[in-house]
Amino acid sequence: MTRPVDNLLALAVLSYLTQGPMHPYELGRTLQQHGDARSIRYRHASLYMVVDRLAAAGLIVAVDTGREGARPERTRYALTDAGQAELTGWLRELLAEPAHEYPHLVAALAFLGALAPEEVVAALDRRLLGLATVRTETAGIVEEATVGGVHPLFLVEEEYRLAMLDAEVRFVQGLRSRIEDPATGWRAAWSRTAPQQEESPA
Amino acid sequence: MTRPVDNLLALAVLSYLTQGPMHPYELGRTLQQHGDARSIRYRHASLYMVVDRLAAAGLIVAVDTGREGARPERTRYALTDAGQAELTGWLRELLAEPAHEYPHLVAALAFLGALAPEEVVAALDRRLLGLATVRTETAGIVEEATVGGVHPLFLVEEEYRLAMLDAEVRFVQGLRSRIEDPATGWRAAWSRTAPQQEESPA
DNA sequence: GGGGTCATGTAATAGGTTACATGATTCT
DNA sequence: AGAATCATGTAACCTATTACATGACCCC
Repeated sequence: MTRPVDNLLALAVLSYLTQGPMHPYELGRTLQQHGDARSIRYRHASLYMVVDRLAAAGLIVAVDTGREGARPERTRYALTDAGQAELTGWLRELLAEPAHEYPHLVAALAFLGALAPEEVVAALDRRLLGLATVRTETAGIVEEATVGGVHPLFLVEEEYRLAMLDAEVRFVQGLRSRIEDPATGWRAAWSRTAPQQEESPA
Repeated sequence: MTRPVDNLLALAVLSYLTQGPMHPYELGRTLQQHGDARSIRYRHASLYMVVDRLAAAGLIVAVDTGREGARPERTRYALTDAGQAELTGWLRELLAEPAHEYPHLVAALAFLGALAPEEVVAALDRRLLGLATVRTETAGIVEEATVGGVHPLFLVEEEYRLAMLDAEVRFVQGLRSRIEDPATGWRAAWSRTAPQQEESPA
């Protein structure tokens, strides 16, 4: 990916600017209120960095330095044609090409053997509780927005999250039972791995 | 997470060192050969950085500077008790606590409206092809290892990936048909969003 | 009208990646 | 023996995050 600015915050900026010029702070507020900070890692200072880089790359331009009331100057930025093209091209790529990613859980699963099986089962049980909580919260967000008249088009990310959460729950349950079932020989495999040190649970 | 070294590469290092002291290059090779680079982002230089930080934090210690043959000196590191505790505690946390993550697809879904519906459908179709390819590759890795006598305990990460891939495929198919089905009113919602510019497909 | 909080931006630092460097091994 | 490649490490650079700074607004 040879994008001039590869931070996904830039995608949000480009997208918002299709609606007209904005200044950075406004972009940040929109991101929060719109709930997009759930989809894109947002740090206040990163936004200014990203905006600067987008401007340097010619994807956005400063249009005016509107001074409203006694507020300090705020530079407003507008989308350029190149910026518009970048936005649609980038979106198409993100949708069309599956990316290899590195979720935390995958790393943990790769090194399961360093924990005793009982510990793994206990941890997975805790995870199932946590997953249930997250699922409830996410479903609540969708529900509330839907009641408020938001069209599902603007909730697809949350629907995706729900689908992934459900799949993860099923996987974890399956893993849990495979570990506990003596017929699968998991315990035996475990005993052939490193000698287990026992630590007091966190 | 207030871990002294929060890069997941460190988890791999700690895990490998439970088997005995190693020098950095050996750690890197193990990571590659063992296939763990599929689970943890691995960059040659990052390994040295991580090893230094682990040593500074007292989680590992340099044990000797074995000079073998004419090779340059290689510092070997061993796990300390603190390192062992860090490993198990970290693993338990990773397993037990679902992390909020930011996959690329979620960001794209959040801004679907900036693309015309036909473009989205076309991109999703391409993704389905790509997902099928990745699935085949992953299943192949699992199959080959299993035939080679590897116990499923050491393939859990890949099984997890497969589960997530399948769930994503189902989600994408569902999304695709919801967009195309005129009864869902998605087209109408789309027309109320930004004016669509058309760009030549990437 | 002064203390607290929000709005808005900048600077300092830390984390990680690319690119470079150097000696050993192998191949012909 | 010279070229190419592998082994191993370092350094320079870039990105992103945390921490700091400054003015406006709000509330008794």
